[in-house]
Amino acid sequence: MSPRRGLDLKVILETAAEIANTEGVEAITLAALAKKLHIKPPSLYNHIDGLSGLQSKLAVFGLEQLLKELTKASVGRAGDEAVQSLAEAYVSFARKQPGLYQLTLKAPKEEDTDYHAVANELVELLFGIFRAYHLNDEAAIHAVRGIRSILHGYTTLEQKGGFGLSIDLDVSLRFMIDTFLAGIKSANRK
Amino acid sequence: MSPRRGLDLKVILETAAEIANTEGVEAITLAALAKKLHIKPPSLYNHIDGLSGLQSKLAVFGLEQLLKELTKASVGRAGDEAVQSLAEAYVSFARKQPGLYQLTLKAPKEEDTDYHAVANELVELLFGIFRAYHLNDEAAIHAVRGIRSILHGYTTLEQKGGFGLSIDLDVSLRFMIDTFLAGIKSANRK
DNA sequence: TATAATAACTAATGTTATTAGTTTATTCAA
DNA sequence: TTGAATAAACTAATAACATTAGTTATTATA
Repeated sequence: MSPRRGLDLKVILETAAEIANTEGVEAITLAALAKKLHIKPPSLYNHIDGLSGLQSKLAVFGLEQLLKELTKASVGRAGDEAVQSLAEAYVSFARKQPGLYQLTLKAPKEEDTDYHAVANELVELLFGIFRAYHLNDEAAIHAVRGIRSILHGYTTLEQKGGFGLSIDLDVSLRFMIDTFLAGIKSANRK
Repeated sequence: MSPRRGLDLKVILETAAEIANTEGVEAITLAALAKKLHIKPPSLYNHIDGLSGLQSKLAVFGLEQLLKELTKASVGRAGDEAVQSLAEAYVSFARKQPGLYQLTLKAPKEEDTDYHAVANELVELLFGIFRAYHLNDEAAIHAVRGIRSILHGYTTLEQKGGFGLSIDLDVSLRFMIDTFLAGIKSANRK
């Protein structure tokens, strides 16, 4: 145990995520974070490497939580059902934690190995699910890229209010996943 | 003509877009912009309503350019060919103007009628293209939402380096559009 | 109990956005 | 041709913020 136990990194990240979720990503400042933690801004430098270091850590923190939710949603399921369940969990996470979700794509630097480790796990999860469709290696890569694009694109547009109000959003998501999977299966038959 | 002609708003927006494209969206500051324009930061307030006002104007500015490119790419084409051509133009725009593309989704406020006017035109363009698939009204909405999600999601992930390097990106985009359209057609036959 | 390590602190600096008030240039009417 | 009106530039000042340097306080362990 270290001398002079202070703040826990986890508490810092949770507090920052709370700010992001309630006030928006741009509201994350060291000043606001320090105030919430009842310390002075410079003290944060004992735990994080400035604002950009905090953002990097938040990206990993968020990605880990997302991965956990997606894993939970897909275990015990296969094929279309697994994909739909994962998609549902994906948007559910983004709705509950909009700020943290946005942070999961914030400035992933080349050298941030922590980030890429989790990101790879997420991609591997998707590959596993798509194994049920018996695609060749390259097709599987395209399929995984496709589903990631749909999920992220849909999520962002929903968050930004990019879709009109009238027609049910969940139905749209289900439709686009269904359609994409139908396309994969129809190509498979050729 | 106004007394004391100064800077043109178009020049301001072009200069800001250049900063965004070359140094990143977060590099857009009134200080940096003023320096590039050889004026002092407060003078910018004669033309724009602060930093957030600038961002709003840039969102419209970028969306207009994107719409123009997409329109150009889809005239004289129909069906799958029109969609693929539009998709190509979309990512091409985002690659040439990464910063400006990101700005097209920056903080679209409810009351920003300029923004929503252009955004609606873009959606109408897509509806027009999907008319060739003879979908009912609701299915058309889902389809347009789907293609928008794919395009934005793909673009963002490509920009952030979210896809690994090995497999060709353009092929992936073509694959996901193809697959989505195949899904639409297979559902149509039922 | 003393030392070393660590986390908090204060003080200071530089960057930025923004507001208020002033000066300057230019169009247009007298 | 001149002068008033207008609008765009300016200077000066303030507040919020990130960040660094250096100091103080606390606590595990030797």
